[in-house]
Amino acid sequence: MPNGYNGTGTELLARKLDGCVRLNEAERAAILDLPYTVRNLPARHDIVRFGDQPSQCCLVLQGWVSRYAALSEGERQILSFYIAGDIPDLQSLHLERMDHHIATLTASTIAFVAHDELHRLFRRCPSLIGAMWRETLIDAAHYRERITSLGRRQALGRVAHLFCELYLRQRSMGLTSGLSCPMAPKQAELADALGLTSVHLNRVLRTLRMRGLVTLGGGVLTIEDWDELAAVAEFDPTFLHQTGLPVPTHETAVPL
Amino acid sequence: MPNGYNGTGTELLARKLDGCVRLNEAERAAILDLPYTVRNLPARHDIVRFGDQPSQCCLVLQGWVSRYAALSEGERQILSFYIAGDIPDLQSLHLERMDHHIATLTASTIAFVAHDELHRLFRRCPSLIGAMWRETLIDAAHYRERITSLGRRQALGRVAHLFCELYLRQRSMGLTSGLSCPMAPKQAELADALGLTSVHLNRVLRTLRMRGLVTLGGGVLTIEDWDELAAVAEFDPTFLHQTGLPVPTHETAVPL
DNA sequence: CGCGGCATTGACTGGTTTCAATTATCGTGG
DNA sequence: CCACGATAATTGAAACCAGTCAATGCCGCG
Repeated sequence: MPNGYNGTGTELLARKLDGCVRLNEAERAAILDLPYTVRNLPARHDIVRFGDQPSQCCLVLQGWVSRYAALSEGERQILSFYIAGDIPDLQSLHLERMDHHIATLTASTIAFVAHDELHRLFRRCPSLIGAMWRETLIDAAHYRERITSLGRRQALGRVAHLFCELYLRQRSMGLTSGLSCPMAPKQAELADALGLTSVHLNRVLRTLRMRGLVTLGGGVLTIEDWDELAAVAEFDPTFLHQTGLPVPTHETAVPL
Repeated sequence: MPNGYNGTGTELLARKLDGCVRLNEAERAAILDLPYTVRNLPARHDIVRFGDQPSQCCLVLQGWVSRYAALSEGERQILSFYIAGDIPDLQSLHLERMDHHIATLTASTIAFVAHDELHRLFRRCPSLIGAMWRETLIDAAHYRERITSLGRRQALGRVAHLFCELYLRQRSMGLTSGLSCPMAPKQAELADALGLTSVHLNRVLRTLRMRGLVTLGGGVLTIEDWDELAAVAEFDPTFLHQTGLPVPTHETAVPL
């Protein structure tokens, strides 16, 4: 299973943005020039907290990161998961105050880029604003799909849908291997993202396993039957706004 | 109850953007110069549909608009409500293909601005990009809060939370009157937004009424006890990213 | 007056939570 | 190599919140 990323942070960023908006040489160079700092953070470490007024954005180089809201009584709702190439708090560029938390799920490598540097980049290459803006819009598209899941699907469909999403997102970053991919979140964390209890999620996983749709264990998700899984999830990949890549089949899902 | 908006579309847009980013005269003039067309649309009319590739954005001048996802079997999930001053599909500026629908809830007046014109505006006044980008980020913040509601609050809290949100959003546009505000969505539509059935929503409304928190009827929501309502909702207005306005009390909630 | 849309209520069902207990799994140190 | 503790996964039984189905009431309107 591919894991980790060996290039520099700006290379990863350039690769990510290149995925949707074709970069020219000047843009690519400007991105590669961005100054940034890298930190290795342990698991379950808050990167940004509710109420903070960040002066930098973070880019996930390696590991899993979650965005979550904390409610009273220690409950939490995980709003989204982020993997290598994602920029969880781009929004802090224009929203002063954090209304939620961002934390590592696993030990992770995070690159930090100052807002000032990004604004400078935007002045040099105004066309990159659109690319970044687009990233935040895709984030919002993921939120919308989660709302639909929580509002109108029951547990089985919710879990199936999240698995489809996380598999395809990792696939587009070359992190999958056949129909398997890393799945770092524990059952309790998946439950917190899906609006379920870990007890019930566990039962749903058993159902999915017994029906021959997916197996989850040891931090690895394996999709046994994509078509059935997608059917249970009523999954339509449109909301991912990924360019090109076809939906996986046994032929297409082999390592890239 | 204030209802409707009498100025021009661009005036409303300028007023909206002025709320967060102070506009200078050039910016204001550029906005007021934007060419746009106005359409009066009947209730329950799709403005943009799943799969469309819009070449214009729409601005709500008057009425209620909803964003929704359609599932199989005629089910739908309403993702968000929009009122005067909101720009529901700003996202289409950078996401080619619609992954959901936008439709009027009530008879509405909608202004349409071509993407090209917005891009021209951005070239003239690059500082306005941030203001618009920010609008989409606030939209995303609303989504996040909805996810939290659907995932971790039960019906009573969900309903209370939505009422708090819609009241404050309308208040910031001067559409409230004391602790009352328009509430155009029918019970079935509120239920579709909250992941409930209309039957259960109806029971929740009765509970809220009997507890003396809110009354809903005739398209008007009246908040009887803000503090208690906010407590039931665990409402924290941070996510609205509104500037200035204090949370209402019996003193502050009088007509502006 | 009768019709259609919307709100309301009752009885019953069922998906999910809650509480509690048991069983893997894994890293660590003796 | 095994004992140990901590974390995570799994299972059972009972309670409950919300959904489903079905019927009634309300009200404006042609």
